[in-house]
Amino acid sequence: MYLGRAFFANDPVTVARALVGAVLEVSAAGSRRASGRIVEVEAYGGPGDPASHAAAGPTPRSAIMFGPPGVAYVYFIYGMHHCLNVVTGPAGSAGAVLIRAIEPLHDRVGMAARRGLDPLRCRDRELGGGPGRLCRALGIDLGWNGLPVAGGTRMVDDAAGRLRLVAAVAPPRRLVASGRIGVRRAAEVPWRFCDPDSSCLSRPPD
DNA sequence: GAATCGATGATCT
DNA sequence: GATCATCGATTCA
Repeated sequence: MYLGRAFFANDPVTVARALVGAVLEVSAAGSRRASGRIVEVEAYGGPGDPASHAAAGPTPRSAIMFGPPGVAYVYFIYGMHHCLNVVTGPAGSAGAVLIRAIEPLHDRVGMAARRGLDPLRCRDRELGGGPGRLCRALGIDLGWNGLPVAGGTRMVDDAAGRLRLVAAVAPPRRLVASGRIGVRRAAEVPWRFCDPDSSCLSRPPD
């Protein structure tokens, strides 16, 4: 079933844990529907979380994390990569979950094309193993920022595309929590969650 | 296989 | 002006 507003209204850690094993589905005008099984995520909190973009309170970029849950938060980093998050609750707080890795399901060929790779030669990890990689493979950029993710939302007319999440049919056999990758502050907070049995992780579990 | 490093621009101080 | 929730190429083994 498509995950709805009530689900995303949970706190970021709850949402993050439940998203491992869920399916990310992406529809963009002019291309096939692509999807992938989420195998790695990270939770980010509000002003109480020093590693979060929301740490300093609302700014033009982070304001969306303080708004209603169930929308996409996409940002541009290191001058060349995009990262996809989903804004979470609970109401009155700020939070988001970063999608860090997926295993390609539908339209693996299209994903490879957008990554500039040979679909017959490349490994799944090259397509979905990393936040920048998966955004590139799925064609997600800043134009997707703010789009609704919760199920039942209509395709907005001038939207870049549509994002939806399908609840995990079965939870992963194992779920490993560890420190978030690439952050300096609060590096010890174990808010990275992954399925250690996946071959598509951005980095091995600790 | 592991370690290192440069690319490249938005964001915030 | 420094930092950055990254990636791929390069180097050395």
